[in-house]
Amino acid sequence: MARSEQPFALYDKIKKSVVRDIESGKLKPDDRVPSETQLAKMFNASRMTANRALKELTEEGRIVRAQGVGTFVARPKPGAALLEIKSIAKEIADWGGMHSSQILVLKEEKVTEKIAQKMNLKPSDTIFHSIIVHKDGDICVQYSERFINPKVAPHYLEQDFKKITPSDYLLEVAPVQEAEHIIEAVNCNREIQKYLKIQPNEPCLSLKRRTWSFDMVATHSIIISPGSRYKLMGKFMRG
Amino acid sequence: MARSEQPFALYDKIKKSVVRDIESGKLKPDDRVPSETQLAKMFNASRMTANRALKELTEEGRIVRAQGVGTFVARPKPGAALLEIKSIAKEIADWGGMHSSQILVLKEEKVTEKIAQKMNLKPSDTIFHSIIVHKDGDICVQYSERFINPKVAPHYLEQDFKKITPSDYLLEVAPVQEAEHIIEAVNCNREIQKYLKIQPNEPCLSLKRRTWSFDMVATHSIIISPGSRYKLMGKFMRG
DNA sequence: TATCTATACTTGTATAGACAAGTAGTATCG
DNA sequence: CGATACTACTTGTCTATACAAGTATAGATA
Repeated sequence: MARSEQPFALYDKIKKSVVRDIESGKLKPDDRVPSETQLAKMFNASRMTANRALKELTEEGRIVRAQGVGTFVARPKPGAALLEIKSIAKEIADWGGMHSSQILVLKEEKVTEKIAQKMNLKPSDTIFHSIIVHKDGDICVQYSERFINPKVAPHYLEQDFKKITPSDYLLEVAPVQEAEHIIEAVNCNREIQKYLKIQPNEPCLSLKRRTWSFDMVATHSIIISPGSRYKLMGKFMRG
Repeated sequence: MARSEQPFALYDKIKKSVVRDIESGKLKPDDRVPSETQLAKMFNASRMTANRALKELTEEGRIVRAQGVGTFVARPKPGAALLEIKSIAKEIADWGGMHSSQILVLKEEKVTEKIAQKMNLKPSDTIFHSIIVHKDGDICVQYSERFINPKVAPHYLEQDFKKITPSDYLLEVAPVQEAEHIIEAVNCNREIQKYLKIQPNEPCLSLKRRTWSFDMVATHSIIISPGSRYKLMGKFMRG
């Protein structure tokens, strides 16, 4: 039987065939993909080879598999890359926390109407509000503002944020179940300009997050200073 | 021999053992990891099982493998999130390509000194230069400028970019081996303002990429229009 | 009718063996 | 001494088989 003739791998042919069927519309979201056994027959391959193909497609997020049930075309994700923003967001947040920081606001207050709407609260409710400016030496790196539903983290205001970063603390007490991220370039208002010590019209990177934890919402807005030292950059190697 | 007793999988035990050795410092970056055959013996497993463990660790970026040579501990990456920017970059690039586009520049030209330095070329060399503005209906979504070493993709200028996106074409002819990404907020120059039909001082998201392919460099600069429809946003679910 | 059971499917894990293909070092030959 | 061939080792792919474990359905049973 066909052994390793290798230009190119059989498992890759199976993968590409399935992807082709998905992209051509022949297989639509939630449609059943041929089983390992069927694919193996179709391509004159062993089940292990079909298994490898489907396993990799699962990792790539194109299909979904359930033991005992079958393999199905994955529903298109709301921006595949967005999953990955999550960890970038965490990295940005953590990076701010690693340096010295100055706490500007750390108190409980009445919600404004705007905030109430965004966070699904009544106007009579109160929220925790924190503003922290993270510095790297004399340079202000980021401006970080949070609004947190007290029910999510009742002891948020009592924490010592020199010992634990806010994001680590919140992750600990309230697992994030759902999140929304917006990355954009902004001109920030005069107050933030003052805190970050930047000129008007200096464009800043803004990362806004809304996270859900058991139907309770928390918002986090990070404004990152311009300047070369704060660019998000790096290298990577591949095969 | 041990069959599927399954709490928990053997391949996972091998993975965790290797990770433990890396994290404890027993195995340092560039150190040799036991071969598949050795691991198989150590864990009373078959070579295929050890192979699966090492293959997954490769995908997770913890080890590096070379056919005929061996398996080695990967050097710590400069910012784990940066790997992930890669795919965001691709998503942004692809997303532009899905809509109608207007090609402004598509030609071979002499390199400027600045470019020559960045791309490791001599001032007498020529490069391919392309500027494409991607539109979504009447609205300009992104301004995409590339400088490509002709040796990387000799037929770049002859492509029909209505049939294949530039990034897909380049990926096909030249595998990216190394890349550098910079995401930042910028004010763009008057020319780009004109093409994107935006006001001065409207902050834009800039994504700059330098990619290496067999020591040859290509650069790609993407300027993303401001405006709510072009924000990078989304939701995700987690177990 | 409601519930259990057999069975026929699925995916998940694992094995033992095979050949292909790349690399590094050693031995040999001119 | 230098080029070549050989060998021992590595990873990459593939097969054929096996059993475990989850699910759905049809048929038998209470």
